[in-house]
Amino acid sequence: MLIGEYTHSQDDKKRISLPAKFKKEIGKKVVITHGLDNCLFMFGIKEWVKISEKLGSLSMGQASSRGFNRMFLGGAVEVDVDSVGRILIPDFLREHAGLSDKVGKVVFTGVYNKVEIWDELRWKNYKVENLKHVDDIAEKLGEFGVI
Amino acid sequence: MLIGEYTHSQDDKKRISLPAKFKKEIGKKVVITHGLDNCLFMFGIKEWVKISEKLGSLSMGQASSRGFNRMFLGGAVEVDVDSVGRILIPDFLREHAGLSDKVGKVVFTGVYNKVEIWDELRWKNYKVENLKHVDDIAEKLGEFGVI
DNA sequence: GTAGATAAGTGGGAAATAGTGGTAAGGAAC
DNA sequence: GTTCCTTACCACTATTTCCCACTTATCTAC
Repeated sequence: MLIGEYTHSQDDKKRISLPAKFKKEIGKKVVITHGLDNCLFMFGIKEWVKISEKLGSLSMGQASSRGFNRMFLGGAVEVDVDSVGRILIPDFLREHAGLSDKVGKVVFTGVYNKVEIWDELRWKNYKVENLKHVDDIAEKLGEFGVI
Repeated sequence: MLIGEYTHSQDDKKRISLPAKFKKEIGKKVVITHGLDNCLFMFGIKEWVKISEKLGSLSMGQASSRGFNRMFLGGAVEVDVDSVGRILIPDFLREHAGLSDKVGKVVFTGVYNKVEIWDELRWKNYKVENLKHVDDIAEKLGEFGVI
């Protein structure tokens, strides 16, 4: 299971190290695509196949599913992990996530079967906003038998 | 069942011993994640798997589910217990719980199926506040036929 | 009550690994 | 042919992890 939060820096060649905890599970080849809330989603190949098959089988009748698939499938790239566990994210995806062109910090968040990639600043802001809904969160925790 | 309150110190390498009473029951691998009221939740692996499977099945379509999973799953880490029963809590979780960067005291509280981890000072304050409402709580418990 | 023994908690050092930076080689474009 | 960009490889450093040792506390037997 992919869980946890890790911050890594992007060097001047735009290379970003994957968190060690994710390297083994996610494999040597990953798929990165547009995520929701201005982040990127990263999947291991196996997970990606499952998900893309589901999406591919969606009826294309509705404009909204077409739009979603264009973003989610059309915006996806297969990326190789280099020998020391770094990835190189294409510019159009980096732009979507607001990753700086220069040296900067990137946050990886494991969410069960995928990893989300965030610009550090956006992540911090999102977290603050998110925590304002603590009551909803508590309610959900109750539903799941956590508290 | 995990019950009782124990105070332990965190050394300069940020290692914290688990209370002996919890070690056997909770096992060699635990999961720690964001809790409510600025504490952390710690689960044994078996308990965690139950919970996370439910959470993983949540759709990512709704913003609230995404937010919840980002906090609860993204905020979770699998932590190994070392040979003498200590754990190492990642910085982002330590920050959430207000655990000092330096040597300090940490409180473990067993609450049925999980252990809560508190900064000692926050725990004391919370306890004081909480005791003020004990009468109300007792009344509620009475309603439910507990006491 | 005291002494010994066992377990628990704390501390430090060495080895392994992760993260980052740089260099060189291979291609593509001009 | 030259230059620029990309990719792969190599090397260093800081951090993490693992292991061992010491101190403190608890329990038991005498």
